[in-house]
This record gives sequence, C-alpha cells and structure tokens, in this order.
Amino acid sequence: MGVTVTSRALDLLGAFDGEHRSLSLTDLARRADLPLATAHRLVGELHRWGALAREPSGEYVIGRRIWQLGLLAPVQSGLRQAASPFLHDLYGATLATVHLAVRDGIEVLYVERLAGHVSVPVVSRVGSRLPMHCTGVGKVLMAHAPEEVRAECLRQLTRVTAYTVTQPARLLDQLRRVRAEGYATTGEEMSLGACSVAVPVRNGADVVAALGIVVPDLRRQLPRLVSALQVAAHGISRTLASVQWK
Amino acid sequence: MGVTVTSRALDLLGAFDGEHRSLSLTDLARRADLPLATAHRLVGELHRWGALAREPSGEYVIGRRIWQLGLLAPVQSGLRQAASPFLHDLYGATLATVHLAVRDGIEVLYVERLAGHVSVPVVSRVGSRLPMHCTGVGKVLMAHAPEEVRAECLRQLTRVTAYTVTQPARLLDQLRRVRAEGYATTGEEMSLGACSVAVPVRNGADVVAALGIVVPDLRRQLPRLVSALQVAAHGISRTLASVQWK
DNA sequence: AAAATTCTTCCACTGGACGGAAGGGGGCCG
DNA sequence: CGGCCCCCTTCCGTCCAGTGGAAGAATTTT
Repeated sequence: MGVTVTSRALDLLGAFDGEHRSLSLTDLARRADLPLATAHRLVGELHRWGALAREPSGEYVIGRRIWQLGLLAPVQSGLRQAASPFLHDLYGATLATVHLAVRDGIEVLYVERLAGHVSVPVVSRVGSRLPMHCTGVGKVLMAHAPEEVRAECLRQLTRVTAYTVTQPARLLDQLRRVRAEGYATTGEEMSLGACSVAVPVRNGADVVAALGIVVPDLRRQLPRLVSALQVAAHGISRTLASVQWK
Repeated sequence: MGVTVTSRALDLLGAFDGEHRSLSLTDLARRADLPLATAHRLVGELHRWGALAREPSGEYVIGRRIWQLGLLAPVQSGLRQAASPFLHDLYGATLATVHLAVRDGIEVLYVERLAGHVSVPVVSRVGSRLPMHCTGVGKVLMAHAPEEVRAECLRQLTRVTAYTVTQPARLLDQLRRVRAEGYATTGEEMSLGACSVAVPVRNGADVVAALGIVVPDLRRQLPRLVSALQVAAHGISRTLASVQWK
C-alpha cells in the first residue's frame, strides 16, 4: 500500500522544508522521486487548488490555501491565540526572546516565537523541531511527558555544545527538580551565549505546552524572570480553561 | 477532468474552514460529497501522513504537518517575519489593533493581526478574507491594484453598515486621494464603532501589502497615527528590500 | 434490547493514473 | 549562427490502483 496517488501528491508537498521553500518542477520530481510527467500532472492539480503557488521565476512555493488551512490546526487556533496577549506582556516585561512550544513525539515543536529587533542568537524557528534535552522548554515538556517518551529521549542525548547534559542520570535528576520547583533552566546547552528559563503551561491538570525565554545570562535576575513566566503561564492556562480547549 | 484522486483528497481538506475546525468522518464525506468508503480510505492516508490529526473525541482536525507547511508559504516566511518587530512597535505606540494584509484576487487576506487583551470589536481573523471596499487596508490595496481588479471590485460594492461606500464614483474618488496622500481611512464602514487608518507597504516600487490599525475614533489624533503607521511601513519595506523578498 | 448512527473491512470491476517518448522554448557557449 | 543542454508541456495505449456497494463491527441513543 505504498504507492497511492494521494501519497504521491503529499510527498510532493513534503518536498518543501525550511531549506527548500521554492522548488522547480524538476526539483520537485527529483525530491519526491517521481517521473517528470507524473509530477507535472500532480503539481498542476495542487496548483489549481491553491496548495502550491508559482513565483514569478516559475518555481513553485507553498500556496496561501495551505497557509490558511494551517491556521485552523489546533496548535494554532487554540493554544497560540490564547497565548498571544500574554506573550506580548512577557516580552514587554523581560525584553527577552519568548518561546511557546509543545511536545511532538520526542522532540520540541516551536509554536510561537517572539523576538525584538535584536536578540540573543537563537536557533529555533516557528514550526521547527529541536531535541528536548538541551532546551528550557524541552526540559519542561520532558519532565511532564509519559514515562516511555522520557525513556526514548534518554537513549539519544546528543551533545550539541560543551555544556549539553548527556548523562541520563544527571538529566533525570534535573527533571525531578523541574517537577518539584516548577521551572527549568539551561546554560549554553544548545548554543553558546544563550541561557533559558521555562515553565509549564497547563490545561486543567495536563501540561500541554511550555513557555520559555532566552537571555544571555540568568544568574542575577532568575527569580524575577521565573515569576514573570509563571504569571504569563497562569494567564494562558486560565484562558485555555475558559475556552475549553480540546 | 473533474474527478481525480488528488482533487478528492484536496476537497476533503477543503471541507475544513473557520466554522468547521473539526469534522467526523461522516461529516467529511458529506461535505466533500464522497461515498463514505472512499472518504474513509483517503482520510486514512491524509491522517497517516500527518495532514489530519485525530482529536480524543475521534473527530478529525487539520494536522501539525499542514501547519508546518503553511509556515513555509511566502506570505508567512517573508512578509510576516519582516513585519513582526515593527508591528509590535506600532502596537506599543498606538495600543490599537494592528493589521497586516495582502490582496488575494479581489479580496483582502489578513496575514497578521495583533491585539491586546481588550480591543475594539473587529471581525477580521488571521487567514480570513474580507471585501476591499470597506476596510482601511482594503482601500489601500485596491488603490494600488491593477485597473481590472479595481473594476471587478466596483461591480460588487456590498453594503455592510449604513456607512459603507457603495457608489463607484465616490469610492474611486477616495482611492485617488489614497494614492495622493499615502493613507486610507474608514469610518464605521465595516462594523459600527470601528474606524481605521492604513498605509501601503512597499517592496521597491510595488505595493505588496497594507498596514492598518483599528480605533474607536480617529478625529483627534489622525496625524499622529498616520505618522506612526508610516514609520512602521517604511521599516518593513526596508527589511523586505534588504532580504530581497520575492 | 432494539434502533439508529458512525466507523471499518472486503472485493470484483473499471476508468483514471501512469510514464515513456516526443515536441516546444529559452539560455549559454563555441 | 548553430548546436547543446536543461526545463517544461503534451500525448496516448496500457494497466493497476481507486472505486463504492454491501456487509459487519462498534458505539450511542431511544
């Protein structure tokens, strides 16, 4: 059941990613591993429907219709909208890069990112994924994930910087503290010069997301940042509860 | 050439909209006008790929993968990212609901919306469309649209409130002034109690988007608002030019 | 417990999908 | 200018994946 028409069309869409935002017909055919004639027909249909658009150059890009559909996804319409005003407040209070993320499998999926004109160099982009063990939001989500997910993560603690925690025991110890104290921190574990603090966002009893900020250094004002984060997280949680999200 | 497999799969996705964010299999089949067995198979494939997700209730919703794809669309990745910091500045300076919109056919497509905790009642949502003749951003986009688009719009000047401009001649006159003065205004033409000001966002010589704000009343501080808008629009234009968007 | 509704699986027929091949168009180089 | 290369588009006979009626399972309602 591997080669259905639908799966081919979807594979064409899947040919696009962060590094390949516009592709020629030939590129699409190559990346989806389809004969040119077949790709031509399918791409034509996708284009007619609005899933793909054509740049002046002739290359194809993801169309507005897909973008509009994406806005209907639950991450977007529920969580993001509930969080939006609180994220702005948080940014205003801290002037740090603000992140909202959810867990997707064993990775962190960034749902929203809010940064000013200048900011600490950060790798995350909205819609991108990162491993959980070396980011603030990731530690929060991992700490509150089901046991089997945590176990799976521990199996691949890849080293990113010299400060990345790669010993399972040590990470588990940190996660225990995250649950106990209600917030997680990292210090240059993902990229040098960037530290982070994060707190869980709840919907009822469940942890549905994590809210975090990235700063150059957090020795001095950690208590203030944690309290600002918790105020925002509580606000989001309350909004989620009131709209009965999910 | 109306009934291809791909078009059916796409129609299933198209069954979702602002009012129907989650649908049961039966609903999907009904809305896409497909036999249940066929819908079942196609939905299964879409689900397997990640285009659809399943709620705890068993209903289907747009999946994260579509959301991620949407983030790659040019509106999103180019325009929105370039605009983001300036929109926050603008919100900070005016505390009004801020809108960024592009033209899509003969309608206004809202690309970004930024509102505080409380705000003037506004109908727009990100990803939604509205007619051009009765919104601030719409008038800006219409004023700078190709002649044939303008003509097409004039053919359907639907009345929304008692203040909506429905006489072609009068609207054309307003548009001429928009081009001359560099900004457009509306007064309760879309919804009562809401006025708006908007300015064009350029990329080189082309008007690629419109930036607008909605306020309860604009008699008093119009000059200040226009200048704040223009500062932001220039900032966005400069950013677009520097990243060679499109 | 019966009835109604929704979801899932099955399978034989058939019409839409397939893709090799050939034909256009534009850009680059010798 | 002509030859070459690359990319896009169209065509058409073959064939297999898609189709959908029907039956059955699962769930909810009456």
